[in-house]
Amino acid sequence: MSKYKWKDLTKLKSPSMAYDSPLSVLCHIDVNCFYAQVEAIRCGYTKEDPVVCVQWNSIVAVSYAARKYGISRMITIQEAMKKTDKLIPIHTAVFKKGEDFWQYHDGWGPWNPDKDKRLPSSDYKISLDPYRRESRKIFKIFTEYCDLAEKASVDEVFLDIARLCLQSLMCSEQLIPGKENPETIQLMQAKFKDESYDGNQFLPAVPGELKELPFIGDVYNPEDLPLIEDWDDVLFALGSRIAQELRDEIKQTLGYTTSCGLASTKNVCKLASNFKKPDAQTIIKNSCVNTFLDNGKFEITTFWSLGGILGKELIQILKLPQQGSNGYVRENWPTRDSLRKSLSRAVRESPSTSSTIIDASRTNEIADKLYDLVRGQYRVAVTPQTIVKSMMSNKNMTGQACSGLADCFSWLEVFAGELAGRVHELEQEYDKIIRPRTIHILVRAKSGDTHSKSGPFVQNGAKISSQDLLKAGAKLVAELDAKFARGKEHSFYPLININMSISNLDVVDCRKSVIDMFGNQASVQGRQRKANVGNNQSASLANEPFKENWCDECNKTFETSREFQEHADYHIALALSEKMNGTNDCSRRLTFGEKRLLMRRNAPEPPSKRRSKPKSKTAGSSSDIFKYFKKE
DNA sequence: TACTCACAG
DNA sequence: GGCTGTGAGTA
Repeated sequence: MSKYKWKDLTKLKSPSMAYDSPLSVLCHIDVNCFYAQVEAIRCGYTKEDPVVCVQWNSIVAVSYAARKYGISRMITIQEAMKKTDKLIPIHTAVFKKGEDFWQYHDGWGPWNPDKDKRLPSSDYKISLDPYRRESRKIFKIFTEYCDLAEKASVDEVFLDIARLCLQSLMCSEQLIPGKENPETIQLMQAKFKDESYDGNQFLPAVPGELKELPFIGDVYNPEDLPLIEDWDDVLFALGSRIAQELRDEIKQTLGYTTSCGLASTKNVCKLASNFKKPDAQTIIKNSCVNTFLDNGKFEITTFWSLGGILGKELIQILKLPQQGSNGYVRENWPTRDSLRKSLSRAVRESPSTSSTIIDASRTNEIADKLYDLVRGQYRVAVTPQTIVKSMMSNKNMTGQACSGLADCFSWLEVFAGELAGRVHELEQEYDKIIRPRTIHILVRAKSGDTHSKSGPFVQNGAKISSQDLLKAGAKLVAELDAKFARGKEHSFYPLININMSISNLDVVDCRKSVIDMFGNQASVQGRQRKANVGNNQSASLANEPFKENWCDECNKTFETSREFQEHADYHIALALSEKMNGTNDCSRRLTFGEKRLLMRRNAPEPPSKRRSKPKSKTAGSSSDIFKYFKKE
């Protein structure tokens, strides 16, 4: 007889409950050296080519071919190139300061003999968009195959493949090719189909024929236990085939090699996928999980979420050994309650100098988690992908890359372009409208002090635009500048960091009504405006509409955009001359109207066009204007 | 809203 | 070890 019950098996039918069954089958898939693979594939290299992905002077991802030369992350590109002249360094895509699109500059990087082609970090910002894009393609394949996929990071996914395994087991007429299913299986399949089982009944023993089922990949089995004893093993064997098929599909359609771990819990899956790389899969059967966790490579700090100071503190406070902590915890605290008591007492009695982060009110929760983790039994649900909750675009700087308000604006332009582009891509992916409600600007001053300012974000149209973000960001930056830079320039500029983020992302179904999208208040405003204007079909009524060729400063509309441009030039020239001639207070900043004019004259191309390399630069783009500021 | 901390690849 | 990010907590 099996040690599992019918309800353990049927629980697998439900995506929301399967993870909690003792028969659960999860897997974790990790794209090997992801950034390096993206660049290698993009540039047409094979896995034999020693490609590394470079960011400034650092190596952020190393292909396996390059690892053979002893190249790893942590070392600089200069050091790596000394190790082999075969190295193929590829820099990430970048935004240029003052531009709102990213592009690749293949061949450019710190190694380029031409000093103009070295991508100084003072003038550029890293773009991770290409990796997010590839990540979405990969994730799409997972979701097509599997009814429950959780995106764990840009290059990692958790899958609950229980339904796929269950379907193999309970719907297949030939579990072993060419052989009729044993009678036990036929009976089980009939019961399962009719739902004529009693959930509390134990399952039958696994019939001998099924113990021949092959595993695809590496079963962790140092003690040479029988591969298939109970139904969990059968499901893992079937799962290993499914995982291989999935990974083959990724390889064939997109070209990426992956590593995969199969196990009953997310934590063990993650350790397993990391166990053998690249292009491998490791299966941790339930009967081998303790041996796996004790194999000498893992400690409690290896578990996800325990990698930081919480893990260290647990070791200290529970007096765990530096090595073999998993087995130690298992053996010394054989019951949940004993570990709860020990941890709670240890926290209570610990001197106030140590243990700063274990909250006394959470000791039971943490103890239970640890108890389960060291047994490979910490069951956490696989949650379907949730939309991001915030997005940030960030730039760290050394030197003079941001030494005034004008520089801030140039970086804001980058941030606004990046964030608007990312929102658009997300909208396309989900076929939803995404409306950020809050915008946040944070700067780290020369002194090291951080200052931030945030506020509500309202956009002009139904879709977010980089101008809206730029406008809102510029306002916040100007306020920070006014508050912290004026009269204190010595501690403020040059900034060592500046970033823009958006949050409170409202997600709206595209098919929903204007009321759903903009709220009742806005909808009332919209109707009012509609009534005034007449037959206005636009849905972008929530806020002040974007008035074509309208000058805020003069409260005046111009006939043509050309006339408007000339008028805008007049304002900017005025502001510049005041600034450069010193006729005005040197610290005079552009008025908000002037800034707005500046922004408007740079209406970007549609996002689809902006991704490609622009052939010629529009005369009078903001970077051209801002270069005058730098001379002051 | 402003700011800090923890954690991860 | 620097860079890029996400999320939670606090006042």
